[in-house]
Amino acid sequence: MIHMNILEAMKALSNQTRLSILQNLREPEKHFPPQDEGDVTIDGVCVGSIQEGIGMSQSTTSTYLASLQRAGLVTSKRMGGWTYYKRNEANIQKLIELLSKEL
Amino acid sequence: MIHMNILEAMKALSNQTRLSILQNLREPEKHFPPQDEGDVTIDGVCVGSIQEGIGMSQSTTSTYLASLQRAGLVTSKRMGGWTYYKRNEANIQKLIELLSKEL
DNA sequence: TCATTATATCTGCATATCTAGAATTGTCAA
DNA sequence: TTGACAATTCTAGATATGCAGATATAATGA
Repeated sequence: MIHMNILEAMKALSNQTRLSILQNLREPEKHFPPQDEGDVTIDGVCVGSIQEGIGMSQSTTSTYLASLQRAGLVTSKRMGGWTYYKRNEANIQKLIELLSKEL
Repeated sequence: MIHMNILEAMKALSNQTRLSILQNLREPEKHFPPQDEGDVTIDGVCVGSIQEGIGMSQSTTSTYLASLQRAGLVTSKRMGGWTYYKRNEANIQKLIELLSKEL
């Protein structure tokens, strides 16, 4: 597991849209349509579905997901032509613990 | 207690200097000199001492403290000519709980 | 190979944040 | 009331972030 960095995580979460993406991915079946391949909870949600969910441009959506990934909050998996993003629960838990101890 | 807002808190903490201020206030006697009046842990630390601790201008320090206060992370108390800032532990705890449930 | 679709990256403009210095306000003591 | 500090607010220029459109890259299937 990557060593979580509080500041980087706070920066990634200091934007309403990025915060919502992470929160919506908590219950993906509730916020995103079924994916053509794979399970929305196990494999993740593709960029296009997330884009529809947040109502922003494709480039912005992709940039935001990359930002969340750099902060260690989500992981991505390429399957065919699609990239599926899901929460990195272990790191999110680690972040909460870090904040409990060091904030 | 004010209802904590995750986004506002994340914005306040998305800056290294503001994050450090909050962290240094965890053990104020370790990071700041004794105050002329009052106890550093009970009453808080004055703006001038915090300014020295972070090495930024007086105006920037004051602005950052105001930002942390708006986010509910610190409280201030005026005593004579000085304003003493300390952590709002109840709200910080509330924030951690909010993040555990909603992040 | 070529066309098509999904995603990522590049470019640029609008807006926000960072930060200091100057000016202002508040408090105390002479 | 005036002078001396402490703190806040105002102003402004430098830097970063917010976003979209254009372009590039990847994968698929005809």
